Amino acid sequence: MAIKKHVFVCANGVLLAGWKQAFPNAVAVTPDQIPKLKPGDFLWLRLQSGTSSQQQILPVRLPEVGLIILSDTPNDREAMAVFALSARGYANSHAGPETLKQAANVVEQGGLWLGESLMQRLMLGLQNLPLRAPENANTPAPRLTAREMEVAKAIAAGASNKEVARQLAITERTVKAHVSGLFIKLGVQDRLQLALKMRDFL
Amino acid sequence: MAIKKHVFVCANGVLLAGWKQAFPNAVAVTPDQIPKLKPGDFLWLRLQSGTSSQQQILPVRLPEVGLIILSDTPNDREAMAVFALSARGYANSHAGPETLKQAANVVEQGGLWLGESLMQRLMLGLQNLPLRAPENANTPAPRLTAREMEVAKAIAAGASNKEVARQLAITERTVKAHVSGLFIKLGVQDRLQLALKMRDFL
DNA sequence: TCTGGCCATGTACTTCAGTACAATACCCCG
DNA sequence: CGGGGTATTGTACTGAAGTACATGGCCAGA
Repeated sequence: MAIKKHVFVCANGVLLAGWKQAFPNAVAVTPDQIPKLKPGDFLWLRLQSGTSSQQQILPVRLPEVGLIILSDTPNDREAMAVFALSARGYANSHAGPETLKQAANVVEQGGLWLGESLMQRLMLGLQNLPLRAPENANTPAPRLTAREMEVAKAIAAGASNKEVARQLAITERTVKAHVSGLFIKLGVQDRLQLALKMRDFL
Repeated sequence: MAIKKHVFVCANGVLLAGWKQAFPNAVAVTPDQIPKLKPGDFLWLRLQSGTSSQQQILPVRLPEVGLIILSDTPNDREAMAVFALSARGYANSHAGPETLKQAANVVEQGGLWLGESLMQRLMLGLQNLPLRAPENANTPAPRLTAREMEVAKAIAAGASNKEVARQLAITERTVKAHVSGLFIKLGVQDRLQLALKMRDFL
């Protein structure tokens, strides 16, 4: 197995001692110098106190790169946010080398590394997650056509065939055709299960 | 490091081939035979198709035991539920030995192992912000009777009248009666909207 | 005891969902 | 140009969902 590259991104581009201890070959860069990464590499992104605006992060979109967020001031809300942004791990910027290595291991093997606090919460059985679809992103597992997606969304919102028909300005019969197609593609038996599935996976 | 014990719990107490391949020293037991586990051991709990009733699981509360849920029919909602119940991992009952070992590794090192689908979703950057801020929320479920609640839950799970009837050992007619009552109490027009409403807060 | 709520069930009915078996039309691609 | 995929719609049918109108039992509180 090739040595994994560990790139730490922070405002000043300076490697913390703990990082170097954990990964002797680690490099630190500023946000504008992020090098090209290969699958299997790690990108550690440090969120510093001042640096808020989670929006402008989102540096890479390489699915095969392990993105781990380090926060100077970890908190649950930030954690949720970073995981929503495709991070695979979340930890304290000043976590010890052992913790960092552990986190890297977990991520490397396909796991998620949650920070202390979140893990705590999980263990306490808190958290429930109502999930909402992001207006855009139509990336359903089974490829639905644009029209099918419209119908599916309407049904997931609780619409009847008649309502969908009016909404899309087509006949009820056509709605039924699309609905039948959706059942097959999504492997469900009725519109209720369709709706539940769409809520789960959309 | 001592050898970890792997205990698989399923209805019939029989070890699947893949499980044994992954962990040659694994043992399988029925839910009433769960042995005492030591910190570092693993408890794999198989959720089978028929076995719904998430209530009666929750076998151990040892924080140091890695609880991984295996599902015959994995889905995101179930995944969420098991993580809320302190599970550390969630995978398909028939996942390959490599996957199982990977999951165990991840959990052992303090990570979380999400199923394929959830991981997929995460990678797609779906968000789920509402961290349950206000305790009550808005509609505290217009007092449903115990029976109505049972029916409502079943329908929220996608069951048909016939299925609910069988499940509660009553006639389909009675189910319809409860369903009609639910429609009025919850102000919805059909079972689909009922299900969606239940999902939003329950 | 009487009243009211909950639970259960029956018959009869209407409406909606979903399927079977079609046809027509558009568009893109080899 | 012909074939495959998508969109649209039709008729006819089956079965599930839901409503209307009623009955009877059980139980707690006035």
